[in-house]
Amino acid sequence: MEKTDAIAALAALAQDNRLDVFRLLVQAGPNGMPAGAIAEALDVAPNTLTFHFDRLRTAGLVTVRRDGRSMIYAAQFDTMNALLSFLTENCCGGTPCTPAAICKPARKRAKVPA
Amino acid sequence: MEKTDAIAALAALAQDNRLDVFRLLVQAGPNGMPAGAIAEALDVAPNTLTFHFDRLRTAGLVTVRRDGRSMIYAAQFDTMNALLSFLTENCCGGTPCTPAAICKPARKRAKVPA
DNA sequence: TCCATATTTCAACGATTATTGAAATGTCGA
DNA sequence: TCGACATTTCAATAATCGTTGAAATATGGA
Repeated sequence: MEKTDAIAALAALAQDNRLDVFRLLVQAGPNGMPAGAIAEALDVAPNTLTFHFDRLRTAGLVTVRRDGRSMIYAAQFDTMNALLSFLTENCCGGTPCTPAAICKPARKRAKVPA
Repeated sequence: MEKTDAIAALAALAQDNRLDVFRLLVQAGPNGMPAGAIAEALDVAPNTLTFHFDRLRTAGLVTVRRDGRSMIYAAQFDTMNALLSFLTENCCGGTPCTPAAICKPARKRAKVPA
């Protein structure tokens, strides 16, 4: 992950509503949640939420797909893991001191088994 | 770590100059570096740097001490590790799936051995 | 086709951010 | 005490951010 991407991801997470959205989506797992359900769960106006989804999406932290009238947002675990790797990259004097991939959805077995 | 603190830390790192400063300080290790040396290394105006140090310090990511005319800034590894823990906290459906502490200074042996 | 639902787009606003130049503060050595 | 050095403080500025209300778009069902 490039520094620019890391900054985008950090900035995307560095905001109350967006951090809530992302955490909710991480808990929701790969299937994601419709925008409306997120708006209701977090009590945020739908148009405000669209603004934040855009930021998260630009940062590569979430994806969208349409399902009927709903837009389903889902966390992008790969990007989150890339961010975590980036952040630990210059610890321990350059020697990697942590297992690489970290963040996986609950149950459901991730595509790439450890 | 509280959500508020996590947001402060994320926001502190989500900026070009500050991310550079922090990475530099991580590499410098617990002894830190004088403000002037950082300004020179990164080619940033000293007063601009003071502004960013403040943000990093408020977020608990760096500490300062005076040494003669110099101010020595040093990375606060504990906060960084707390942030990393916070970020992985709701992965894997709540089950911790990563070793807790992650970021340690190079050589020099950290205070708390694994 | 028409209406209701789900979400996005747009313009506007006040608040916060990052940077700059000039001036102030604190520390050291002569 | 004086002057040089290291850093901070302060005020000003342009740019970006987060939220809002109103209007637009897209989809599905009657």
